[in-house]
Amino acid sequence: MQETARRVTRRRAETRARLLDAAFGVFAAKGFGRVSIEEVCEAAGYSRGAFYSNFATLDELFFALYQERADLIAAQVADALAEDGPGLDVPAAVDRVTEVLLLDVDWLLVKTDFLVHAARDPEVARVLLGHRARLREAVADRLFRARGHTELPAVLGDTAGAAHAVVAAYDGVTTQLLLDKDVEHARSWLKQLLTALLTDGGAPAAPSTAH
Amino acid sequence: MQETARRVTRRRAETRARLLDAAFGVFAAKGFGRVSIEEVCEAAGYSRGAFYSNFATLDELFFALYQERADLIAAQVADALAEDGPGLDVPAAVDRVTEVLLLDVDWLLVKTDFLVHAARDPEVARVLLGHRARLREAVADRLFRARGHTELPAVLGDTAGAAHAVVAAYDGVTTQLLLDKDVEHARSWLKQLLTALLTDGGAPAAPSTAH
DNA sequence: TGTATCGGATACATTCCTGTATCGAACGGG
DNA sequence: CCCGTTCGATACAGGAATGTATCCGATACA
Repeated sequence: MQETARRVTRRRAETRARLLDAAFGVFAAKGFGRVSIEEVCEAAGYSRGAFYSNFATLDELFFALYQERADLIAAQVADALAEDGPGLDVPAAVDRVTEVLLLDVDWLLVKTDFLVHAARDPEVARVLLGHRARLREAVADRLFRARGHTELPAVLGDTAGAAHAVVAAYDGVTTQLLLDKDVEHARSWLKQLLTALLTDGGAPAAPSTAH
Repeated sequence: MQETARRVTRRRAETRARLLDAAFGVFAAKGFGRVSIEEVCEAAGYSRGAFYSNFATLDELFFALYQERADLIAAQVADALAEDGPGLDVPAAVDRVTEVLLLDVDWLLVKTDFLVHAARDPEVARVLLGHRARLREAVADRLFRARGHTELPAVLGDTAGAAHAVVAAYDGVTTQLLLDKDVEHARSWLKQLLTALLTDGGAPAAPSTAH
């Protein structure tokens, strides 16, 4: 990629970061498809020269933006999963993970934009699938460590299957959240769903969530 | 809307339908955000004059397109739910519904485009939420009719809560399907998920779905 | 069949955005 | 402290898409 090793890197990194931050805001507000390069630059306080010096195309910026934030979230999730001792207490882990995953609606907006983007570009889709796979593995590991303490319903298969279900529940709740923008409701609903999926039926009934 | 009652309506309806059909194809292929009015017209075999004679903006067309197809799908789902007798056999209904919902990846692509569109326009979001609510109610009715034959896990609350869970599972599986484009896998996975959600744990384990 | 209206095509002006080329200023190394 | 390099701003040309205004052929109705 880089023919000659960069000499100056401080200012460059700064503007790159500013551009990415600004792009996040603009993408969240208007949607990737309706954003022009100029808008991003204006929001960041730069001219288009700065953009073209750092990225070749808006797709490239979007890709970098997604990767940056997704890695960040992944790390937070990993933390939330690792926080307590080696074994038990799946419900508490569920709570913490739910908190992290449904923190920022703007991020969910951008993430979904990226999903529809990836759905039409196999190259991008591969990366997104990779991210999701890593997330699933983290969850599966956690569930595996909790085996014996908490029994999983047999329908889901092994811990990998259960992790798959967790991610699907997350995605499903996200969809609803994008429409009603009710984060609190989404959180409690996700917890409820995960409880239903990960336990063998026994938990106490939660209040109806008619909406 | 219409100041004077339309006199000519045959040709008009025809071109309108052709435009909508063409738009569906183009949207599915390139994504709503990257499609121009011209492209739609070209695909439909019309000029832009025809477009502006039928729609004010591309958003309006998209809206009409979504509504048309969503109503169609809703009817199919209703059929699939009503197909057997008054009571029992939830698994069979699950199979039929799964078949209908995950029939056409192109539709899922367009539908997701519409989701991100609605997520930024409260007016549109309201309509989409309405569609989803109706779908949920149909499912809830069906589950209600099957009560006594099939016990639902208590964690989900009443049948409305269970219907909510069904839709969430559908959305979650859709997300994955958009990335890996594996319809068969998505179908079996959705069935598995719904089984896990709607039964009280007892069903036989399915093979692991590592992917 | 005649005719008034409608539907769609064409042409045009305009706006917006992109990409490149060039320039001046900031920066880091010597 | 000076100089070569790099970063970002500015200016420019080209292209693309939009919306409108106008025109002609098609259609429904008497």
